[in-house]
Amino acid sequence: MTDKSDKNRYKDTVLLPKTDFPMKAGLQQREPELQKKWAETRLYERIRAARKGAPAWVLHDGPPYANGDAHTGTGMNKTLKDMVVKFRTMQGFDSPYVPGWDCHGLPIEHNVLKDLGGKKPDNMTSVKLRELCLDYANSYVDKQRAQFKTVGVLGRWEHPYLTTSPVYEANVLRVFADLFSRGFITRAKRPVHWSWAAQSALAEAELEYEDRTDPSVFVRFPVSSCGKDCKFREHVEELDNAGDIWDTLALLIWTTTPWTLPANVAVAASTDAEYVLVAYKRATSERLEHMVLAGALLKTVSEKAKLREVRVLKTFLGADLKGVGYSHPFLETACPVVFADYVTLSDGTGLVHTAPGHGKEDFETGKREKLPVVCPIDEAGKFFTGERLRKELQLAPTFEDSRGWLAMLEGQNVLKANPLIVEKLRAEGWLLHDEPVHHSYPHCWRTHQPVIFRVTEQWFIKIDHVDPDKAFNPEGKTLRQRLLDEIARTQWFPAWGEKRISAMIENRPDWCISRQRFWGIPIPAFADAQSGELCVDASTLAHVVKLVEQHGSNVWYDDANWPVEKLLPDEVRPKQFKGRKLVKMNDIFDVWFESGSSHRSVMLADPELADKFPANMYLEGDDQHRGWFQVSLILSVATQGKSPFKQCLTSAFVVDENGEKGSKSKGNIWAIDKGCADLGADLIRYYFASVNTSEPIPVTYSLIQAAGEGYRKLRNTFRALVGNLFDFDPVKDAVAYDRLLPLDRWALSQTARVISEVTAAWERYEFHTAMRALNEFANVTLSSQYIDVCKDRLYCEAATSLSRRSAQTGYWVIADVLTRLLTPVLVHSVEDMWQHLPREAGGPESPHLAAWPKAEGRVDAALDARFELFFKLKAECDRVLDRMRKDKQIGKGYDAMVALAPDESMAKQLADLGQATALTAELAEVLNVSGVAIQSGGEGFEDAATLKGLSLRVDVCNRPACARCYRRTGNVGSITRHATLCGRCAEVVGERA
RNA sequence: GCGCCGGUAGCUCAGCUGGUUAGAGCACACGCCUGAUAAGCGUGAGGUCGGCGGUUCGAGUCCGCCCCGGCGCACCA
Repeated sequence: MTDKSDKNRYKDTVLLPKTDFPMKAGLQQREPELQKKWAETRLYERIRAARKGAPAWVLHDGPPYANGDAHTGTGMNKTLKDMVVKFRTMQGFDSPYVPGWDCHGLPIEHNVLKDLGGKKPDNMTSVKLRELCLDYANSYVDKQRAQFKTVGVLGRWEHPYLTTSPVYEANVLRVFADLFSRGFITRAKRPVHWSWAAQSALAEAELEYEDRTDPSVFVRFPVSSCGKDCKFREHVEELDNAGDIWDTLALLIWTTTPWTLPANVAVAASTDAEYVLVAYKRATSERLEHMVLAGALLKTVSEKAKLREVRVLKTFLGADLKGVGYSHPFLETACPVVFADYVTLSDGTGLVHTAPGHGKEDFETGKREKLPVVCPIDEAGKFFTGERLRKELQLAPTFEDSRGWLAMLEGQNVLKANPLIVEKLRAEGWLLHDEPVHHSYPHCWRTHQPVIFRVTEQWFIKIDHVDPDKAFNPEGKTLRQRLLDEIARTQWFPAWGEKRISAMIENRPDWCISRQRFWGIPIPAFADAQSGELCVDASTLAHVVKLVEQHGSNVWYDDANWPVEKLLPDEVRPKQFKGRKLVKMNDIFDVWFESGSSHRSVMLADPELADKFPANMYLEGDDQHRGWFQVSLILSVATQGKSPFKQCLTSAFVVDENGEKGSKSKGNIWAIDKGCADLGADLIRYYFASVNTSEPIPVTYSLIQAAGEGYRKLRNTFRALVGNLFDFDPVKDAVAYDRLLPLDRWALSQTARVISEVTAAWERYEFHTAMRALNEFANVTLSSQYIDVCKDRLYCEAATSLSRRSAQTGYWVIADVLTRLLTPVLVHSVEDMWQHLPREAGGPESPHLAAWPKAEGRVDAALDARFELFFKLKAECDRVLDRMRKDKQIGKGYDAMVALAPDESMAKQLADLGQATALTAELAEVLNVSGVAIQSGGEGFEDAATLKGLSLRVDVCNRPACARCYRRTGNVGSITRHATLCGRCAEVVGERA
């Protein structure tokens, strides 16, 4: 009988792996099928039911904006949330996931208006416009919902929260009412960031700094008066040609916003800085002129303006300028020099153009110095016209626009006015120098147009207000301090988030919560039609809240059905307003106020969540430190007395392969459902779980495809495990832990270590650390070590032998653990893995209903050390074997045998690990060779490279190979019936062949 | 300008409180197996650990300065 025919003869007696679990996942096809099944079998609801009564763990969803596609960034965010929820669910918590959408706001209104030709048609009612906006928002809710589902995110998709629902709106108003009654709300005239393009005030979080180029101008403001006791007067009078000096004397100011010059009402100087009175000639003129500026800046200015014959006539302190007045260079109004501590000598001239209508600091200075507030700019960023402009500029009645300044400015957009003003200043000789300056400047986050500062009357939340309610605020702290206290009590992941948001809270100004748009929740305030007096109190607010809860916020805009008299009948009005004609005020809430109220509208109002406030976690991109986290914190601490979340997890932004932020216009961002269709949701999820999300995350098809290697390795490792369980029924065949072979117990010990490591990483939300551990486990511990060594036992030992059942028990436990540890990430693949896993009857039908594995005290340090040594030996042996393979001496490991020569210490170490015969047999198995002998060394031995006290020799094994197991054990043919088999195989085969 | 984070093999990253010859995966090269097979196993090459200086018996690890990248704050007039 030839070897070949023997091979055929015994082939069927070898227990080769067998499984239907496909090597190729076919995710693109399989995932939609599974999602359909989840929906049909109501998997989410079943999970909820299974956890009913368990301790709650709530991740409260931050609402994405209902506009555009769900792209990689939002997709990643939802994936991370889903992973956390599934992890907590498997840990046994009741972890509902209620998704929501942010449906109001400018971007939606903007897009709707765009379709209407850029602005609301005159014949269209506000109600109609709002209807269009609602339709628009709802259509994107539907679209994004479908997109998020393709990523495999489970949740209460059929009942999400929407910021447009009447209940949500009413609770936003309740937050406002609470703030109002606690004294946090004020309506005041202050300078705010104003987007003229969006025609609305903007909050800090709605600004983006972008680079732009502006004109930097140095302008002469002619000195026109000087008080009697003015020191500066004395300085000038001491000079010879005082008369000439007065005639040509100016204060030199600097600005990069020439359009604010018409609103100039003062020049601010520093009291302590040194100023100089200078004589000079301009580059192109022989006329001698005089000016005042900070001494430290004279050199720079002279050089820039190319001044000639510059002479310092006098040096004095800024304080000496007290009492100096100037005439506005083109409005001819009389203005003073004032002092401010923010005047620095780093740029400009040390004399600061001050326009309280257009700057925060200027406004404060103006308030202190009782300066007029001039703001001649309308909502659209254009100069007022006609009488309104003259009035706002507070011009003298006698002022005649003979030089044409007003005519030039009227109706002009501020940015377009810049060059006009510069040119006219130049033409009239006021301009000493100009040059373009590149700087970053705040822009409107939606329109990307530069914003301006504009004084308007707005609603604010006072961040430094002290809530007098002792129950809430026993120590009488400011809201700002209470926010900082709550931040310190919250767990931040990564930890630096705490510093970041603390710094923001420490520095932030009061929050301007009013916007002048249509698409939002109205600020429910009334005013007397005649006097403008505000009509708001607890009673009016409560009344409107009720109406909004019943009918939605459209009641505010539906003048036909809800005239003021009906909206606010006399019985709910404060006494002094009964019977008076009132008007509804037109402001709406900043959308951040809405989303920031979700703790109230959702966590405290949704029947499923109401008893679970505060949420365990908020999880968003790290830009939300200044966005949702901050506004949620402010509103919750002010009205509930505590933070709405216990943990706050952030991820960095999605970028492309060049590290650039994703944006639709760049085309480096794609809809998440398309990615899932092309690549597979599990692969995308695997990628998100594998990267460090605390640093910018590159997301491209090629990177995700490259991550497929890791995914496939996990999949194939699992496949190898279950392939060997085709005849294994855990109920009947599982071997008790104590009877398992050492290698199998070692594998379980390693598994227990991985469970601990992975669990710890998940508890820190370091998903990539967990995935790394799992990959290494699959690649090294399982694939290269455990599975490789177990092959002979599983394929060749008798089917029901202890040694084979022992290995199968190990495989079964590990396959089960692997599936569970991967469940939060590979939500689809694990369903198929679960189906191929032998399971006890009556257990969970889906891994999503299963429990997170526990390490269960199976770590065995002695076994770990034993096999660590064995595998080191294997590495030594492999090195030699490889050399012999390259020399064509051997092929497989069974063609060789190994002789080990330990020194005294190593010999003792080995002796401790087992009796010689058993030990060498075990080593032969681990090393995958035909035999191992322990000798005293001699010719042909070489020292091990990484093990001290050991030398080894590998020899070609010439003994015949067993036709069935390929091993050259030396007892082939010992049983006549099976002349080509080794003793073990002959016994196993017995009468069967 | 201030602050935070990062700079380790071609790529993606591990390297805890300083301690033998700096690790893993991918990719690459070479080889084995053909009984995990559009798989599996092995071996190998590849690193002045951003630069300079310091502390120390010893520094990828601690300190200082500098360079590069990212982010945040502020850039005001």
